[in-house]
Amino acid sequence: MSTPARILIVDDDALVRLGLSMMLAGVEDLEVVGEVADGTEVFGAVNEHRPDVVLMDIRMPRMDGLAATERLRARRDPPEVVVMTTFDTDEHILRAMRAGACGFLLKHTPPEQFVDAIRRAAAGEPIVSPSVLRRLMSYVGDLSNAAADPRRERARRALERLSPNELAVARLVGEGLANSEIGRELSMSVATVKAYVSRLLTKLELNNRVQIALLVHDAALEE
Amino acid sequence: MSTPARILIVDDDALVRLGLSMMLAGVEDLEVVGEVADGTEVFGAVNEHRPDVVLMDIRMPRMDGLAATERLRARRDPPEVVVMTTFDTDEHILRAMRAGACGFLLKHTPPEQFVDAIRRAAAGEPIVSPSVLRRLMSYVGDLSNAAADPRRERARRALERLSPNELAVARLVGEGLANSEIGRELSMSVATVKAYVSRLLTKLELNNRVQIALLVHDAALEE
DNA sequence: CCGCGCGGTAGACGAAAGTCGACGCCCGCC
DNA sequence: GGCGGGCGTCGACTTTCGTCTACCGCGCGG
Repeated sequence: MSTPARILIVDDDALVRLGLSMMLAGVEDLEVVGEVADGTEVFGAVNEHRPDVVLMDIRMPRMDGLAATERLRARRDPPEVVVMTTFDTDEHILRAMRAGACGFLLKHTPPEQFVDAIRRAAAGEPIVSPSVLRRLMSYVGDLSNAAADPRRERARRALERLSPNELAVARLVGEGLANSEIGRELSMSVATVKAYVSRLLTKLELNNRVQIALLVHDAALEE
Repeated sequence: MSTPARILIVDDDALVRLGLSMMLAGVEDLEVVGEVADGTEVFGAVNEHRPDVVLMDIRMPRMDGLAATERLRARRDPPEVVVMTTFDTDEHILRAMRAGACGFLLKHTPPEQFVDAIRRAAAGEPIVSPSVLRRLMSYVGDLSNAAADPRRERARRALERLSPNELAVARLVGEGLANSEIGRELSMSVATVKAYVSRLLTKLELNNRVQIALLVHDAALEE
């Protein structure tokens, strides 16, 4: 990068702001272009200084960093936002991701890594501290187990063996509709709906419509 | 770190193995202690060379990298495993995380970052390439939305207003049990179970037991 | 103290759900 | 051509569900 990356520091603690600018002052390809103490001041400062990266504290008076991040990222051509905090609770991390932050750093990260991370952020890379990444990974690991849920797989395969009409009925049973409602919805007599339900029970080896509903939901066929 | 980190390379492509060792040869704190071409050879090589980090290709004949990783991580005192691949499909990333890999690198990552990542892995840090991290973050972002699912919240609050007995009945309805089965399970007459179900329908403002089942499942009260 | 609401129990009874055949249809297969 | 099998349709019959009503005990506020 030819011109240094422009940094805006947002933190209610003057000491932290000072420490941060000191830390970044000695880095040639990073330039601190502004400091503000409050989420509400961010927007004006961004307009004025056009930073590439905003270093955002989470815990601030008036408007917290997450809300500010969200509003910032909603703009056209938003700066990258790196959220900083002292403690890495799952809550914080998740909400920061959702708010659109490109990174999440712990304040006690060693200066060298800290600077490096900001540099990467300026280049558009996503960044997180190692401890955060570890959480992220185990989180995803857990969830991917859920995604590959064998129950869901079995449910899917079972439902794939149904005719379109049978599937339609199964879906509506899964919505909690009564036979009469299903009949109205699909333009068939109650007797026919019952016959479908009955055949579904046989085919899927289930005992009652509740289990059909549960199966349909396990298969996640809502879309 | 005083002694260099010991690296084992696992890749079926001799060219890749060569490239990798060349790349790492010039790095003073990393030492390639072995190379193997197949997942089945990994275990012997690990016993022999005691590497700190295993660089593992995913796509290999005989035993793929994911399976090998899983078995490796199941040992006592396992080496760190960094999974390498050419394409970063979600499938691969997720499965690698689950298999216990501490990192996931794309082969076309710039050498400098590649070396740095391996160094970090040796120090026990989790590592992923930027593009993978981006996916991970958006993935988690999506999922955290799901976790905060308003449906689930409403479902929870609704179920919290129930007495223990009512909840027990609701749960069993949620399992797809018939009234007679619920009665047997909770030692009450079918008539009583019906009365409970009926009261549940009133309290929860629902029309039939299927909807109770769906509500219970939305609240994720399985545990 | 007494009425009242609420949780737990249960029987009676009408209304759904589910079963069993039955019939027609279309398609593939001797 | 005939025959079986899957699908869609339905009515009659049985079983289960859900409502209504009723009674008891308990705790709480007038």
